[in-house]
Amino acid sequence: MKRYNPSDIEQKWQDKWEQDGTYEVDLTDSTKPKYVGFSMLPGITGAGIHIGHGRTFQFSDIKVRAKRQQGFNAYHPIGWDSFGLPVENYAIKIGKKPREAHDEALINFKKQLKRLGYSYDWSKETSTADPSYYRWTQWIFSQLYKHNLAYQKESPQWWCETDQTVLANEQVEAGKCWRCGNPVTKKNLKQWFFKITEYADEMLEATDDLDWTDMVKTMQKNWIGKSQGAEIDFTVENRDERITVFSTRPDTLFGATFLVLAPEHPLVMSLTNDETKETVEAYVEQAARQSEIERMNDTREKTGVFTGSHAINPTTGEKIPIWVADYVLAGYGTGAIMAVPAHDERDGAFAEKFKLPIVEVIEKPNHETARYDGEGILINSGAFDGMPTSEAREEIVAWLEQQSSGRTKTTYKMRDWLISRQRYWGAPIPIIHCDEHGAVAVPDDQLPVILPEVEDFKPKGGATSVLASVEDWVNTTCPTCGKPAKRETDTLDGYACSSWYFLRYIDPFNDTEAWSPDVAKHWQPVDFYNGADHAVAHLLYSRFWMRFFYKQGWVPDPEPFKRMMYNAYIMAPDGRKMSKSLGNVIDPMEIMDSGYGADSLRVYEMFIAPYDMDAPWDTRGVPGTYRFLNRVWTLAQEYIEGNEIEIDQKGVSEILAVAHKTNKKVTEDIEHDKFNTAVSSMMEAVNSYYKLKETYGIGKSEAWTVAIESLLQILAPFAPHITEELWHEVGHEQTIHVDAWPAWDEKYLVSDTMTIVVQVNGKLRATLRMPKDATKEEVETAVLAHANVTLVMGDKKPTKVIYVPGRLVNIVI
RNA sequence: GCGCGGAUGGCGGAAUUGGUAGACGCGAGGGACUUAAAAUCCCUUGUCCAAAAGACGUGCGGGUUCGAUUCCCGCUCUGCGCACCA
Repeated sequence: MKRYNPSDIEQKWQDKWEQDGTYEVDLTDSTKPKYVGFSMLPGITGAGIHIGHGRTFQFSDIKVRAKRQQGFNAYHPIGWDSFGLPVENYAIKIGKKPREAHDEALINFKKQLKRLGYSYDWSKETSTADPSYYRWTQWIFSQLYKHNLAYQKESPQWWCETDQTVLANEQVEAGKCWRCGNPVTKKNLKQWFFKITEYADEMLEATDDLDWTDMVKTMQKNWIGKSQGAEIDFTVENRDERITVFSTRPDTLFGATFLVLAPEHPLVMSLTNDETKETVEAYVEQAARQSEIERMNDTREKTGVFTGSHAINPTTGEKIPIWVADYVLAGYGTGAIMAVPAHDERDGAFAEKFKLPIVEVIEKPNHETARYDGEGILINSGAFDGMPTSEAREEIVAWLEQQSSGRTKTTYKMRDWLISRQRYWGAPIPIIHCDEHGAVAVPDDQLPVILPEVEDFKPKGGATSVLASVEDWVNTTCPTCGKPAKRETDTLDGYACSSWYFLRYIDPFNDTEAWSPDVAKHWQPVDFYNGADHAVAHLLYSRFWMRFFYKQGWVPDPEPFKRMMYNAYIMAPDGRKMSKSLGNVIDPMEIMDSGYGADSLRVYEMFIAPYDMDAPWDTRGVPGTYRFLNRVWTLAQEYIEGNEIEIDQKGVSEILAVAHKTNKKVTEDIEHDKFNTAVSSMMEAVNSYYKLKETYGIGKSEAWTVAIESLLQILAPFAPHITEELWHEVGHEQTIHVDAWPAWDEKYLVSDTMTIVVQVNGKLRATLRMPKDATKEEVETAVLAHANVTLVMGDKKPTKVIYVPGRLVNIVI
């Protein structure tokens, strides 16, 4: 008998698949239903992938492989996230140019992915740093610009001193840069933005209907952060200015005893007088200097200064002081608040510290002693006294509207997406600045704006990228008037490049359009998408672009990903998250090359835990799945080499029952992303077959043919090499990986007996086999006669007998 | 602080969503084969008790129910996300 040796078969089949184009998809073929699935675009930032990434990529591989076998025109595309900060930083680290560093790293990535046997269509490989790709990224930028969804604005922005670039809100994590982990500060710069807030409400509402992992949906919703409230105008004493604040609690307006402006608020300096000017100036300056981390580490002790001016509370007509404090954020609402110290914890802390008046306007429930921010009945609120807060919210706003000093308002936490980067390695923003015509989009026929080669690409600091010093590139002419003009020197955020790649995947060679809307109509949306990261930024950005494309009629659906599975991490043996920076990664090559091969690793990756649970890596698990595959191998060999045999009716039905049950279970488990139990049920099936072959023998017979062939088919997505090998050995010419999936027939799953669980007072006392058609009376009689039952019951009479048909009898005494 | 998860043997994890807790795998122990080892095959393996019978067992404390890992109330620990968002 031939022995199972992965190295004899894996390379052989990989070569054969490549040669035959087994996984290549004809994108114009509509004779079969389509299925497209893939995992998030891998970023090329280091030596290669570790087993955690491998698991992520494999989820989509299994899904697509199963569909391909089930008769779909199934497409598993692959591409590279090649532009952006991570690649550039990696290049700096290893002392090479980004393109060179990237291309070298890519060699190993591809080697790993190919060795793992993923069913990618390599003929359609895509890279975001390829001019034939970023030409269209730039084109999309121009389209957004034309539709007023891209704009330039000067405002304080997150700045990473280490990476020498601005960052989008989504790329600042707890006050630190997402790449280098160093604290960020704010810098006032003129920057390019995408108006993602335009679709905030639409995206928020669409979120609930997505078939996505709930946690990600929640994170998206929180990030969009919708709150409904009102804008309220406060007049400033002895001045013409008005200060507008945003509040979700207009019902507490009578309790507003002071106003607070963010240090960055434009009116701050004009509200000062000779006495306060210096103090306020110093405070504002100090706030600007502080990084977000420092602000947060202040143990939240409130700081602030009085401006010297007063505003008028529109309800009470009272004079209330205007303060400046950094607990008010410039970027949210109007950058100014009305402080209601009695009913807001932060305002209360501030008022206590600076001895500002506190007026209660909501009656506290009896048990509340602390500051109360809940609902209740209004007090000290003039005509609104006695009104419940929910009603007062509307009534007070209505009253303000009458006075034209307020209006209802919805605010979002999400800010517009800042997309300029002062870095070299990215798609140049396709804009030309002309003295006469301002920012002019580079005409479509002049795209791509090629990123010029430079000797030293490293950031030089300041507010521009190194492109600013490439004079013959920067100096150009205005597309509108032909006069000398200068190119925009910022590059696009790498996240922009990866916000539409799924559309390029379905039309990768199109050189007249980014993609064909007709092709999109067939192939969009993506059926399956997964990843272990980017729960907010990438997904939000992609949804924003997609919504824009949808409004232009370029795609059939406003959502890019029908199904998004957010999978968990593999933890390193040291209990920490596996990561290159911690030096605890495990390279899949090591495991495969130590003799176990790709299939054993693949099966273990799926078997280790449910997809959404972090799983600690245990290297001893791979020999376990190797043993399983070895048992499959042996079983198949015994079948192939066995003689023709006769099996009696009982044996046939037992063998077929296992086969059909397992076919059903594995098919359903894959559909529901329960890959771990799919594997275990195949293990169970093999264990059963081992017992059955002891009893009935194994060899050529109809039942064994069904058992062996269907086992190979359902195992194929998990272990594509061994199953292909055996599939041919049992006599098939065609590959197992296309159009080969077993059906199941429920008639083989029903047994003619049932197992009745016998309980007395809810405690298990016995199990009983009964014919399937036994009546309630027959079952109960048999149960009451059972020795274990009579023993426990003694001479007591049952007060109640509960019968769950076909399942259980519980006797209550 | 707020939001969303999780907690089951020595370990990773199953359990038809209220009906036999611990499937499957790892580890451990025993046996077969072998001169021997590896590989392979078979058996045992939640805890207590010498064993049987039995009792106890799904983070903790209550509750609902004939019956709770599953539902409800109150906690503890832990992972993740957001973090002064008015």
